[in-house]
Amino acid sequence: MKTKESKIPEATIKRLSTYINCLERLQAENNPVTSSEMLGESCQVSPAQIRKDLSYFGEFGVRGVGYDTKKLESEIKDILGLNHNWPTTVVGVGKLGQALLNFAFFSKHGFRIVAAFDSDANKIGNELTDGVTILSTSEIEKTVKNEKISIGIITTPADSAQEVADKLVAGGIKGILNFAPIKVKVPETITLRNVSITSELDNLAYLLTQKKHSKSKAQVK
Amino acid sequence: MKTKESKIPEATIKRLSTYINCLERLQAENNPVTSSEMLGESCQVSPAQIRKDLSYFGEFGVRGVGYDTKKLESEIKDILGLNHNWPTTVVGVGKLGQALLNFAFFSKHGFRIVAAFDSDANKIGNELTDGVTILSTSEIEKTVKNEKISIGIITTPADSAQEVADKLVAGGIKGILNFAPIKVKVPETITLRNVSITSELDNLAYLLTQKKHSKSKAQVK
DNA sequence: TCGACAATGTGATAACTCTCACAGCATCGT
DNA sequence: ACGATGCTGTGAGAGTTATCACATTGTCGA
Repeated sequence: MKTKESKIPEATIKRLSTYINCLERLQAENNPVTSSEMLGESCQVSPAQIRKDLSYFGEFGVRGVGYDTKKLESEIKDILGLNHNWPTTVVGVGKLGQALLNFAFFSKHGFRIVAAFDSDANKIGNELTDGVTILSTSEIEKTVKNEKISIGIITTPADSAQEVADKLVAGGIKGILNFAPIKVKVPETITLRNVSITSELDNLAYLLTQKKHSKSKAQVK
Repeated sequence: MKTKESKIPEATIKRLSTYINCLERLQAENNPVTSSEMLGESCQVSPAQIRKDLSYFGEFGVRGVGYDTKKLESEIKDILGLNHNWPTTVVGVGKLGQALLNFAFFSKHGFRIVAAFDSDANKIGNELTDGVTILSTSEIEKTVKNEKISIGIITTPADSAQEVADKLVAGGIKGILNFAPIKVKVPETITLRNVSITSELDNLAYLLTQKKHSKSKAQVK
């Protein structure tokens, strides 16, 4: 039951997130209970891996039976801290920013969008569907401070990403998720994740090139 | 010089993609030559890691001097297969699909958008900026076959992703990049990558939660 | 031409992550 | 009430990835 603070693999955290999705689907398909095998089938992870991942945080199943899908989902959300209420902002309301803002995902995972910023004068003042108004990027610091925003999502072009990050930090942000194709730098006290959407495509190109050159080669992972 | 086919880490490929970005930036900042240390600083990877990554594919630097930024960028693109011309399609022209289609990234990395599909009657027939017309998803199989499309990017909602993947496969697609929040299944012969944008946010929430609970804890990675 | 220098390339080692096999424990049928 | 069943939880070991330290080699100045 005790949380082994020791050493939780990064990859485990990533998978926990996908388990949530799969558990939701299993519930929608009328499975009040599942097994590590069924869940593994659903999210393409080995059963042993799932059990190991969960074991880092405690015991959530019943031996001989399996896991309560609804309860396990909730437990994982607890682990990831998704039952918090994270005041969140999106900076850069371009297509990608809008895509994110449209996701039902946010509210389901505990992220509450309390502000959005853009540098485009045509967008400033526009209201998002959920009643949030787009503000000028010059108001980032002030707003982050006043609204006690803890998470900032950067979806600007590369050349303004660092500048935006600096403003978020100045306002006292806790964590930053950066989608701009440049690795921004922030003080050590800030939790940062740089996400590169495009590297996935490069990766795919590589895999295809490999396959072309060695016809017999099996698929990676 | 020979390509050691043996065992190249997945993570290495991911980093190669980021090296391209950093090398472009270094060039823009008037650095015709760089070192593993400078490049490492730029993309936040240890110098040793960079050298190791490159060593899997050959020798690209000059001892005592460093790397030619322009040449190295080109070499890495060769390695990843980005100097090919990959006929590519995007299925699902929602906000995320549009965000991807807008990226200058595609042409720079050898991906040529030759078709786009959507199921929304209001979108079908609309022309994208680059002269590609949005087609009905019912035409996927035929179009993939006729245009010899090798890469399919899925940016539909979760509930149609599998169906779309099946159609792409039926048309003879080579690789699929899936952004829908569900792991689609395809035959082994197809190269597949499932990307979960939202899991990055979950990950951030976890890191923040950790930090909250153990104030003294250092930042992960 | 040659020696000092600087940054690469790489074998050895350490750290990390996954897989396997089975012990442990609820449940269910008799 | 109790043994057979089945799926979890986990230690041990295999496999993978990153780090380190230094030998290697091209460059430049004298």
